[in-house]
Amino acid sequence: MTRMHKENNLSKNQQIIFDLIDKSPEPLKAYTILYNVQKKGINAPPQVYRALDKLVEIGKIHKIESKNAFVACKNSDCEISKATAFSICESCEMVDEISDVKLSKYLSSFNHKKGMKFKRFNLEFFGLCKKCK
Amino acid sequence: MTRMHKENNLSKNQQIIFDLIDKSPEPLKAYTILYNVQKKGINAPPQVYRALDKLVEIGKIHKIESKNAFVACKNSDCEISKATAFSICESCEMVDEISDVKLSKYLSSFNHKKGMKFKRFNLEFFGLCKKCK
DNA sequence: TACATACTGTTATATTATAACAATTCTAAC
DNA sequence: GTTAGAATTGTTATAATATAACAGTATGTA
Repeated sequence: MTRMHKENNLSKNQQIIFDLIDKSPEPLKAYTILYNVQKKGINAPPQVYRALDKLVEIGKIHKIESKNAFVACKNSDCEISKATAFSICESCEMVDEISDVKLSKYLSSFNHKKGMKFKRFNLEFFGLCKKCK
Repeated sequence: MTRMHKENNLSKNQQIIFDLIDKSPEPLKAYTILYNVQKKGINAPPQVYRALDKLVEIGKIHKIESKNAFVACKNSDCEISKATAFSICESCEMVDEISDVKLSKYLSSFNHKKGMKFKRFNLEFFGLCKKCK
């Protein structure tokens, strides 16, 4: 009768995968995650993708769309997971979550001329980080 | 001695694929494109991806990262392909390129605290379009 | 206890994208 | 016009990313 590991409200697989992403200094791809958790009994892609989907849904992690990779949320477990912004170094691949209240407010209140009301946005900036330029 | 079709500076395959994307009311995926151009002699994925890469590079099309799909640029063949913004309907999947000078200027002049100078950004807004809400 | 919901494990397969190599066409310079 | 380099093409194979489908287990609430 194994117990689910529900510290933080996460299930066992979710916790294992979140911990891995949270410790990583860089975004992790799904199959990199898979290779790294096989020793913990997570054997197949659907197990990884299901945990990732859930973690994204509850704002513990974000997907970097341009890289198909995942990072842990750095904004107090992301109340603002509906308003994400990242800076991405094109040389070393480093990704940093941007938490800038003015930027976030500016974009959250942006309304499209064509009558669309936005619920969510994702912004990705690209350039060279301090080290690489 | 077939000639390349160089109206607009595009090669034959690039022109065929651009025309298809440009006529489409919605973003097209690479393999949808492939199926639609097989009758024109483009048979294999690399042919499609190479043309797509080039068209993205020269700003004739943009990739919608969250959908792995491509749309034609609507901003005068995109002088601003380094500063893209889209509105995406989560219901009907419609994608619209946003050309808002103020938004573009605001984001282009945004500088990250951590000393990174940005060259390019991509912004994706999600919500419900006028029809779907 | 018993039911609904969420999570897990598993196999197979779908979808998206690139590597590698040989051949052709284009462009610009001579 | 020849020639050389760059860009484009055609082709086969395969890598990388993601989901369908189904059976079983755990959890939480009535």
